[in-house]
Amino acid sequence: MTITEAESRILEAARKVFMEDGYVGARMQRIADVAGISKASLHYYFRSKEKLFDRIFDEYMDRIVPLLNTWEDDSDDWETKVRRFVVDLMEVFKDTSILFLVQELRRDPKKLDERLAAKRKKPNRFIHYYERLRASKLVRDQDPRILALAMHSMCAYPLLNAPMMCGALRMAPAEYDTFMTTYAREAADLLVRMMKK
Amino acid sequence: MTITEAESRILEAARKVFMEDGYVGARMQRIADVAGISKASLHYYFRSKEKLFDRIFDEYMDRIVPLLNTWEDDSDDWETKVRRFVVDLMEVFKDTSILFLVQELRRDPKKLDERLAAKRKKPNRFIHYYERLRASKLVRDQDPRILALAMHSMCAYPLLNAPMMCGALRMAPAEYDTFMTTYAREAADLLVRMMKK
DNA sequence: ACCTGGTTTGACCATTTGGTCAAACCGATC
DNA sequence: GATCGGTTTGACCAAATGGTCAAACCAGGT
Repeated sequence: MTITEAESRILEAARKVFMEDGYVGARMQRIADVAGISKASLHYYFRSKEKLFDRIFDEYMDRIVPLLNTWEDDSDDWETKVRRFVVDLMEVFKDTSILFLVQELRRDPKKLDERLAAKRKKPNRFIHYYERLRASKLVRDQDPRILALAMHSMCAYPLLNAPMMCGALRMAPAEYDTFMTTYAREAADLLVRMMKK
Repeated sequence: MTITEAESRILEAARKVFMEDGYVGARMQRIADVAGISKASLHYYFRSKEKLFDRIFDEYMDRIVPLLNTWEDDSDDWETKVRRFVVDLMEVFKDTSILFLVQELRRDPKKLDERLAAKRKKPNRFIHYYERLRASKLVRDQDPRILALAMHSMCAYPLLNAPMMCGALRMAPAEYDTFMTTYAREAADLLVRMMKK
């Protein structure tokens, strides 16, 4: 079934409101207002707040999951892969804060389990990839789990906690925003340097 | 004025509930239940939810702010400072997730501004410290803002988004928890390596 | 025993919020 | 223009929630 114009307006509004206020803080009335329809209409299209939220949540996961497959194929060398991963992931986090996901995960930890059950059975792709590089003596000999944590942290946190870091670095929000582009490149450099022999 | 036994029981309960559910999700009734008193009594001691929350929020800030002064004195060499900062900061985040702070900051951005207004006027201590080291040619020649972001990210994020990273690394929560000790040490190593010439 | 001050609480209130429903609306088909 | 399916909405509801208050409680002092 296709998405009607009304539906897509609702989804756009829901995206905005849920991202801003989180699941608990979001109000159905405000979503309706932003979408320019009545609350009753909102419920006509999406039966409940939970259902509507799940739709947005899934959309978001669908943007992130493919990025985790960066480490599957054998195109490009590992340095290029790392740099692309960092830039792409930060691109997603830039217009859709991961805070949204962290919050929801705390509210209902099962949500992720269900959605990634299949994925969870296989080993972590990055770790597997790094182990292979390590066996071929192409990278530094160290625990890839640490690197994975460092990589994800450096991508997510500066955007997740932008208000605080922005203040800590004594920058104006706009300035911080443009600085993030430089940061993405430099962070990728640092990560590559961590892995290089 | 001293803190009565009832008051400290309330504060303990509030700490727990606010940390678990955030400001919006927390319920006064539940705080009362956890503290083992009636909701009316709760309001007798702390007039409003906001007031009670502010008390907890301030407590938390008071634990973090001193750590930011690590870079002030000239005791110890910079490597030791970095290692201590990482371990200490992660220690705080371990029993008191910073998610709490990030959420609140989004709800009311002014809260931090007021509280750190004095601090914000001076330059960032770490950046200042690194510039000095750089001038003395003791460390690598690079933008300290990038390093500051990397350092904070690597400390905060693995604990902030523990459920997800725990799953990503295919670890059980308990296992992840003990792994954090190793991580803290290794993360500090990586950061030192980033700064070393 | 009686008072007095702080403490505790059940009952209650106003407001907010997710959700429902019957009635109105509207374009297309006959 | 009557009918019909899908759409839209104002009015309404039940539950939850932060907060209030008068009455009860309970030590310590007289």
